[in-house]
Amino acid sequence: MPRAGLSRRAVVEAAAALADREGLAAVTLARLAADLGIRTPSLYNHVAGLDDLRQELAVLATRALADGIERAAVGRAGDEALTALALAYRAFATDHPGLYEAHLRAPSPEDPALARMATDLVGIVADALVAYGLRGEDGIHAVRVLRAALHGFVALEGAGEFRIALDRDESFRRLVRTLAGGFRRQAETTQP
Amino acid sequence: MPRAGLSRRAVVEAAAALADREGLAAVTLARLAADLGIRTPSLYNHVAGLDDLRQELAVLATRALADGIERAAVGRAGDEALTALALAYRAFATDHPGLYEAHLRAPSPEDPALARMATDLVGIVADALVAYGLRGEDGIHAVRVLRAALHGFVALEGAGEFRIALDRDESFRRLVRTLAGGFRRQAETTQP
DNA sequence: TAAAGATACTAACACCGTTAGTCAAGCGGC
DNA sequence: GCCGCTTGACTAACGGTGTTAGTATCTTTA
Repeated sequence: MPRAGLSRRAVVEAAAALADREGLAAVTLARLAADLGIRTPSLYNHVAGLDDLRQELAVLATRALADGIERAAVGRAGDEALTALALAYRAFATDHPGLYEAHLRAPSPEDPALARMATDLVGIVADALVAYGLRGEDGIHAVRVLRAALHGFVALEGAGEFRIALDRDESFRRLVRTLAGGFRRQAETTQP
Repeated sequence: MPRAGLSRRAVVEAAAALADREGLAAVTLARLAADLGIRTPSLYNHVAGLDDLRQELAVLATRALADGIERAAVGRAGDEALTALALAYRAFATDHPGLYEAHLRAPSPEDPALARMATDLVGIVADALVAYGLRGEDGIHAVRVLRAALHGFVALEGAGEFRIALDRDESFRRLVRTLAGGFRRQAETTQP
């Protein structure tokens, strides 16, 4: 029995690659073990089971998504920051469909490690909105609105729901434009 | 072996009830058969397998969602229609979480029966937007924007993503207000 | 070098969906 | 009213899944 030289990290990363390649549903312990060249029960030396793996995948995915949009938004402000963040969000979902799906499918959403990553994500989005004067509760509402719109778009797009032959990039631009206009107007009306 | 007096329709409706009660993931042939008081293989007399059942569930769900929002929007126009539609959309997702989840998880999204229901759904949403002057391609883009925002909100809400103790109803109202404002503005700028 | 720990293995179990083959209930035609 | 065909239930069996227990071997540590 030669050792495969695995680690918890290597297992999770192999699962992430498999998820992005063939979909999150393809991430089964049997398939993952086959990819790694070991038998299924050997995975239990690195991971406590399928749920543990999925949880770790959710953490990895949330961190990767947060990193992606942070890199895009840093150094920008206002509409420019919002647009860059939105494009990066959609790019992550397109480039990493398995990870993107995993980031909302944690078996234990209350897990502290995941909650911390989720808080970071919310913070990054919130930072991009302070230029609109949206802080405090207004900021949280706005983060929810923005996240909802972005997630909805990429989720429907990923599910193949935009079947009509009409440029989806243009639809996305209009979505962002609509949100930007709404945020600007709301900032004006609440703080005249 | 007494007959249970089942039918394809009864099986699908039992699956829908189970999905709403315990989540779509709980809808397994074994569990469904137990609920109906029969053995698992007997389900194959009514349904061609799990995929067939899921497909039928998606069709049922899409029809129910379309009916729900149509009932809410009929007889109204403008912001009133948009608001009623949005509230009905969210109410359906809240009252029927399993069905709502199923409506985007069809094994064969290209299936004609499902495609027809999906077209109906898009048409109902589009009708609610003509009052904003959004027709043709503008209308399709707007339908995508609206669906994305609504789906994203209820999906994140259903995934337990809005954890901060801040009124989600108010967040939803702001989402709808933002969209309404964006649609009104876009209608003005494209057709001065 | 010997002990200890980590890592892979085989064997076995329960659950899932699925297929094949069987058998009785219930309906229509004579 | 009887016969036969269709319908709808069943049992048995197979392959796939995740999981646990127990075992052997490699690698590191004392």
